[in-house]
Amino acid sequence: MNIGEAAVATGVTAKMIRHYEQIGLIHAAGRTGAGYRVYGPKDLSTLSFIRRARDLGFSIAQIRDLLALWQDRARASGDVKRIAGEHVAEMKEKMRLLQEMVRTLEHLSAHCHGDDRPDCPILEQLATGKAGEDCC
Amino acid sequence: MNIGEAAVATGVTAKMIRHYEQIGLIHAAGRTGAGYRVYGPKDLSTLSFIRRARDLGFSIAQIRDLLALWQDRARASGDVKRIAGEHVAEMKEKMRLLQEMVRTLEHLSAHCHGDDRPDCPILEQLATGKAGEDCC
DNA sequence: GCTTGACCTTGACATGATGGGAAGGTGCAC
DNA sequence: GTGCACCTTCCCATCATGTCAAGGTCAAGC
Repeated sequence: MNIGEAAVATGVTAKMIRHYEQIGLIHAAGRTGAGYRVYGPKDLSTLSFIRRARDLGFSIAQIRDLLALWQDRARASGDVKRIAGEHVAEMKEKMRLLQEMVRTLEHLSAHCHGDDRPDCPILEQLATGKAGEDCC
Repeated sequence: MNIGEAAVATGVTAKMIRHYEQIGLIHAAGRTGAGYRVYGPKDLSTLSFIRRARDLGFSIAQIRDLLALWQDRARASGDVKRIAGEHVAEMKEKMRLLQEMVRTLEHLSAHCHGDDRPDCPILEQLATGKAGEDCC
């Protein structure tokens, strides 16, 4: 199987497959006489695993660990759960920060006329760091 | 005022001030005879404006637009509100995606023993794309 | 005057995950 | 034997920020 076919089959672009090989996330693929990379069922499984992990937001470093655990028959599921838990905590923290920014910005927007006039509490906040005087 | 003092005063690192100058986000600062950058009150206001906008998660491109509007006395507040609204929408979309990943992962984690045994629905999902058979 | 240390200058390189493109070789169908 | 789709490697770009290095400048103390 060529890299293009593997890409279609797994949903990982050919570009990224080469990249993952280069950074050592996956083993170097076999080659044809002409130098084309060749992929078998096992390789496709690994690539699909990586794509699903990426879809769940895991970083490359985390995926590296997950792959190692996956291929370790003597693994402890607690290790997997810990990695997942850390990742969930990171994502929740990101959500919290986003939520905070959204809340501030929506509050400012609510007090902005949003018409042709130049007065704007959003710019005022950015310029002075203070909310408008007539604000709740 | 030197770049270091300006950095402390505005909360923007000296490195980033130089960077913002290089990409044209701020005007090139004045220089002393020895080539040191010099900052006045107006420059500090601009840098503080940028820092607050960054704190609210605006991208450099958006800040560029906000700065232009800020310095435009004939601006329409609707333009500012539109930029803010787009940014809020982007952040909400990011939150939605994060929430989805968190939900999936928490669901899988809930069914993982997390002990010394190797069985793990998290790895199983990553490997096969399917949830366990005994799953709700 | 000379040293020292804190600060400034520019420049290059790194992050993380991915995309884009150029220049050239390969495989296959017509 | 030609054309096209695919493959190869290599380089550059993103985005905002950090780190490091080599060298210039300033002010204070001796």
